[in-house]
Amino acid sequence: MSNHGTALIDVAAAEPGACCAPLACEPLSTGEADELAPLFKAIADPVRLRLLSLIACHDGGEACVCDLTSAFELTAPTISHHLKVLRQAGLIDCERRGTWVYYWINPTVLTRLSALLRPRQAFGAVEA
Amino acid sequence: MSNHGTALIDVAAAEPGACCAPLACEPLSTGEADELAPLFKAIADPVRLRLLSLIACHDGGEACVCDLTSAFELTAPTISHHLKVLRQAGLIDCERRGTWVYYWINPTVLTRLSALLRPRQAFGAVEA
DNA sequence: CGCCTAATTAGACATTCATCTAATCAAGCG
DNA sequence: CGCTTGATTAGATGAATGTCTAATTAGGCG
Repeated sequence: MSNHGTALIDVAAAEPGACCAPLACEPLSTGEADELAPLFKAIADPVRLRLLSLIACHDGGEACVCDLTSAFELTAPTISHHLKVLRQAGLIDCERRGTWVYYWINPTVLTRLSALLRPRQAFGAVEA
Repeated sequence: MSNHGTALIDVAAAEPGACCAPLACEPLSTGEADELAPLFKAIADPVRLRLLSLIACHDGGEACVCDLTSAFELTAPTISHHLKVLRQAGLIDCERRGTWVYYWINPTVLTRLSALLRPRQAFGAVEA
């Protein structure tokens, strides 16, 4: 299950010290922007934001699709679609175990996006 | 100029201790997700990501529209449209000074988004 | 005033996207 | 095997979005 998807971007590996290259340090290249925009697009939806949060907060760090679906007033195919978007962006991964499919967060990508948005002055309290 | 726009969301003021409520701590409410998604949608575009970065990196922390427009192979109205999206999301603000209009970053909103995406384990090195 | 440049607004158009229903795939169980 | 439940895929549809051209607003200058 975790390998049937199209892993579009290997963003996590691209920037090992992602904390050192925020948006405000040097202008983003066209290539970087083209690579990052789809990741933000993947989380730029209220349903997907909640899915991400539900998965991240769930016991054991993973959640079953049936648990996720029941948290929304949307059909199962719609939830499945949103999970696919998140998975293709590399934000989550999944595995089938018997009847159920479980999803968990890939923290590396989230960390990279978080670091990108952090303003420069946030580094102020380094020696505190 | 900074007041002719529609200030849709006052996100910055909503969550003073935004650093303490990342996505992975407790499930996002529907309301929070509906409020946050438009902010991510605003930055989920390669042109707007580069605009944000160009503004943030520019000398003095602000940039003229003409400087920004010349960095893209897009028409002025298109750049103006993207700037408006960013401004309505509260990510940037602007002021007209004579002939030119200058834009700068509102770091509060970016900081909030950054904190939201930070995974829990990023807090590990607190006492270092 | 009249003209020029900077920037935004208005409106059109093609593309992308979120959602649904219907159909299909996967696994367990009688 | 046939049925049931969980999950995804396929395809359709209405709404949102990015881009452009044309028109408009705003300010400076001869």
